[in-house]
Amino acid sequence: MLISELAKRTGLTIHTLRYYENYGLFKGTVDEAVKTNNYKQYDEKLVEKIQLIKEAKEIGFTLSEIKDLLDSWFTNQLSIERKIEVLNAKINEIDSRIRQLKFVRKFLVDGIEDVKKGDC
Amino acid sequence: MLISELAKRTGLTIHTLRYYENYGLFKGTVDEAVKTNNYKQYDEKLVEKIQLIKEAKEIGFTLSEIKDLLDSWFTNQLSIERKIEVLNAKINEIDSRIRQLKFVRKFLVDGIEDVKKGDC
DNA sequence: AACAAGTATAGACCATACTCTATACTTCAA
DNA sequence: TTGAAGTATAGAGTATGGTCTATACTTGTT
Repeated sequence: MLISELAKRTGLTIHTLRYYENYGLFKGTVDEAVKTNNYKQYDEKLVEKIQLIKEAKEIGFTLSEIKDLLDSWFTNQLSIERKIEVLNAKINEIDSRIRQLKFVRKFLVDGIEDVKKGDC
Repeated sequence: MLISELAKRTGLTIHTLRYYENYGLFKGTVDEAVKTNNYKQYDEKLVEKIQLIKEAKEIGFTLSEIKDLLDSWFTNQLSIERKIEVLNAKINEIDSRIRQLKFVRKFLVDGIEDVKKGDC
């Protein structure tokens, strides 16, 4: 598919997609058979990959972190040990974020109690 | 305490603290008795408040969201119902973030399995 | 008195992650 | 074939959240 289709499928703007592509989060392919243009083709599987990028962004990962993750996932540049290392590091980060979220959640729940009691 | 002490206690720089104060996250008080300067005094309780700001930031809340939260917490400008509404909205956001984190976590755990199996 | 260190304000500068504009070429439908 | 719409590249502009510099005044020590 071309970029406008990818934009429709992912809910991102063409601008944002191009920004991500330049950033190195993914790569379209130029069909060598077509000599008249250099329109890029994007793979069906990319839609899912971009959904993951969106999720990762929403939970607070930076583009740089996401790039590291995708690289350790989809490329063959890293050893198996190194890939597992990167993934485990992110899992630990996620666990610690979940703990922080629960901490603040408790704070908010207590806050509601205080408000109800008129303590604040 | 003065600002440098507050910086020490919170682990934030003086610059960042001033930025937050200007942003409206908290307010120091100028001692009216002292006429020679306008040094601001910061309350002991502020240390805890700033720890909360730091936690909230780390889990991905913007300064604007944090300001809204602190306002509904510490001011008397809002009705009890409205305060509870704001707090509940944030709790829902946190719950949804925890769900997202768990989703991405699962993805990473599966990713490790794939890497181990040599699937990618 | 003198000088380092602390405080305040204002404004410049920076990185991240977009977002938009300009320009130029290509495609496709009428 | 012509004009609207799509694509590509480059680069400018924007918002957020700092970070740093300049300037000026105050305090505390010697």
